[in-house]
Amino acid sequence: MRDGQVTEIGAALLGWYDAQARVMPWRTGPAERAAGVRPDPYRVWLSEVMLQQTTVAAVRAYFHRFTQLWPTVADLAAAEDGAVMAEWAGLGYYARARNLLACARAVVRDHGGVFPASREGLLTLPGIGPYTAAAISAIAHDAPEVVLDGNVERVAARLFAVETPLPAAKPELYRLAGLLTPQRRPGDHAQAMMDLGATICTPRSPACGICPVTGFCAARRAGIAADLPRKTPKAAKPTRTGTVWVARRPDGALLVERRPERGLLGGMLGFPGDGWDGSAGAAPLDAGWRPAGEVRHTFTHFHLILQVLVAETAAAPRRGAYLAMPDLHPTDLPTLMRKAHDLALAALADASGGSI
DNA sequence: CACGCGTGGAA
DNA sequence: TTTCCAAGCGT
Repeated sequence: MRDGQVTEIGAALLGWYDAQARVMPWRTGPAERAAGVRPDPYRVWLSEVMLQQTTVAAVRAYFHRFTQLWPTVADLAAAEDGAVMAEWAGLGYYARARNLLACARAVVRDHGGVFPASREGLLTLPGIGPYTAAAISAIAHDAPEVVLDGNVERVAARLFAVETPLPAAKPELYRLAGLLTPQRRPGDHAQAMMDLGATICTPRSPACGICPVTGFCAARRAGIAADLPRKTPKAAKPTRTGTVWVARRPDGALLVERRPERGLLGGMLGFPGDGWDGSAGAAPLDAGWRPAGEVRHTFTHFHLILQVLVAETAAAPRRGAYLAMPDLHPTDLPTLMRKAHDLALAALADASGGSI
């Protein structure tokens, strides 16, 4: 590839980016940028963490809610753990929420409430890795960092027809993404690369016909754009089985327990269970348990079939604690537990002869 | 470096 | 129904 070609690609990309309508609330528009306005690092950070392995569509409502509840990093740092975990419920990868709080508190405690501007400084914070550190520095401060996420990996693999499978190809893709990174408007360049990957240079059936850099794309020329990037095959998911117990007290309170900080659904509320998450457990109390049905759920690395047992009881529990509204909302639960909750309450309603 | 870690939408 | 996948990080 000629030297000048890199410049041409960059220009075509920025031209395309400037013509796009921006609907995401954490972005600045062309007018703001022209006025020299940079986006709020807190909002950039929050959006980037939420967007880790998560779609824009899923993030939008959560971002709005978080910024409404906690407008600044100091507000978030002062929040209670349980409140933040409850707001994150349903978004997945709950270690992100725990690290989010730890990061906010570190920014307040160690950095005077101001996010470090440099990639290196950001990298020291919990939940901020190579991608997020580079992205925040580039987007919030227009630093010429190499921003390499899944989108950029795909765009670079295709532009340069890299046939080495991921993740082995990552160092080479980082080098190529670095070649493309300009000194002028590097932040917009990074966002342009990611947006191109998200909207045009998509994993399946890329829209090469409307791509602003299609003329420079080696994979397109070779007719293999849709086949890149190649990936090493993943292991098949096993299926696990297990049980959860949902006890309801006469006053309507449900028996729940806070899960351990580490591991699956770490730090989230859940129903006492056995045999599905690697830990063994006995029924939380003795009662006339009866089956409510089964819940099916798929995690990153296994399928789960969960038997849900219910009981109406006033007995004191051996594990967990009773919680009632307003301290327990079904939406505070991770999705697996919300499914179990819905099934259990339907079964309890049937048994009590109630009709909707 | 390989693995553990959620969820919902698309094909 | 099943598989793949989305703006990764921590260990």
